[in-house]
Amino acid sequence: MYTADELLRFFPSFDKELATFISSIADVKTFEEGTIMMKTGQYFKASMLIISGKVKLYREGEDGNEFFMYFLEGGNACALSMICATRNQASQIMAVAIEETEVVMIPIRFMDVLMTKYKSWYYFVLETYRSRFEELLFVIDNIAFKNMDERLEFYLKQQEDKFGKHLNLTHQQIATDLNSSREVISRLLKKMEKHNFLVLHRNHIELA
Amino acid sequence: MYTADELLRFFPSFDKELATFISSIADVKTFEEGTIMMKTGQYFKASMLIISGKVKLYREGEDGNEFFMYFLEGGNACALSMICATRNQASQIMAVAIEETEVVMIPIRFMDVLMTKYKSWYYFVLETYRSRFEELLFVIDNIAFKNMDERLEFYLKQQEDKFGKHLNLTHQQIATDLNSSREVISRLLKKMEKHNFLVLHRNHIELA
DNA sequence: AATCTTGTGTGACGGTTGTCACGGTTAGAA
DNA sequence: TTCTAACCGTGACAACCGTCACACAAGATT
Repeated sequence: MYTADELLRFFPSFDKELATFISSIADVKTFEEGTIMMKTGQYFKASMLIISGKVKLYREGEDGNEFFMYFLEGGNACALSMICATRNQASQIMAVAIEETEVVMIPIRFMDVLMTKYKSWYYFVLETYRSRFEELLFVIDNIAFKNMDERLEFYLKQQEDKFGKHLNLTHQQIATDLNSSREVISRLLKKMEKHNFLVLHRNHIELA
Repeated sequence: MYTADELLRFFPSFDKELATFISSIADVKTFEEGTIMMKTGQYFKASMLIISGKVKLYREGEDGNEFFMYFLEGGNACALSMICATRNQASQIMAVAIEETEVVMIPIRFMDVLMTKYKSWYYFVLETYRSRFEELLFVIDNIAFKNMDERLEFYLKQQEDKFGKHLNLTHQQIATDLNSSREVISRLLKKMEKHNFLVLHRNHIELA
């Protein structure tokens, strides 16, 4: 487990006693690249704080579709795990580690103590919820008001923020994330290439 | 202002001292039917608890489109107002009173005291956020995975839950809520009428 | 080198939805 | 009553997107 000081570097909004407490009760768990960290319908046994790595959060449709919503990375926490854990509710989303990801696991039996005794925990939870909520609103903007080409553009920008200008993605992966089809994405990407927004390679997109 | 006991009837999860405190510091405000209670971009001056009436929450698109997300009614609170108020952030959604709506306004300067001193307030905030979050997920399901006819069906069910089988809605209002067009909604409604799911009248839909 | 697997490019087609045009109907105002 | 504004019905058409079919290319495997 990390020391209180190390935790504070990852989560600067924690106060000292909170970090010390968490350090004393939590475990660290590592998820390999590609692991499903949380399935839809699964129950939380712990609240998760992400130390390093990257996680993709999906909403699953009834017929096995997936729809990408947002990323989590170091310093973030899974909003749902913090509240659903307390109320013993099932997860409504799927989380996949897309890099090796290190996570601090706080067993749910400590949630109540954390909430009531540590003010900075409580603010952290609120802020986490607020920012995820905001991200969901942007997701809604995209699918409610925008066409595929604009959504694709937004998607590529998101990826660029996290990974830079060289994206190791296949057209099929993008199509899945946007709940579209490979052909549509291929066509739109080709159009964007013609407009010099990017260069296409096999398994790889180079943003201009 | 309401007495502590009255507040407790509307918000049974509050504990006695919390209700007493709120009763001593908050104001009641009434919004007429049709009033915009909160505009996108406006800053919160108070956190709002809804006593009675019904409120519709919209997301606004760049080009003036609206998109209906969910209802609030008596016993609910505006999730955004509770957290954005604390952090002095602008609202990201629009709220419209669709009936005369009575609201308890808690000035933001009390947010911190409420959070730290009253445990039941803090749980109430979390639960409010959690349930709004969940509703947003359902919204995403609808627009990401479903066609207009299924979305319309879901929309009518939502309305039925709040208003019963007689809905005073024009096709244009529905189209606006779903960010579609009047003609499309008219066609789909007509089809549903043929399948005996409902009966159409002017300004009024009768669900079977 | 031959084969296989996976990823990409592209035309054709159809379904859904948005838009335009226009006519009819209802309720209320003049 | 007559007029007007709002609401509703419907056909025609186009844009967007999902699907099918198939060809080709780049690596990996044998």
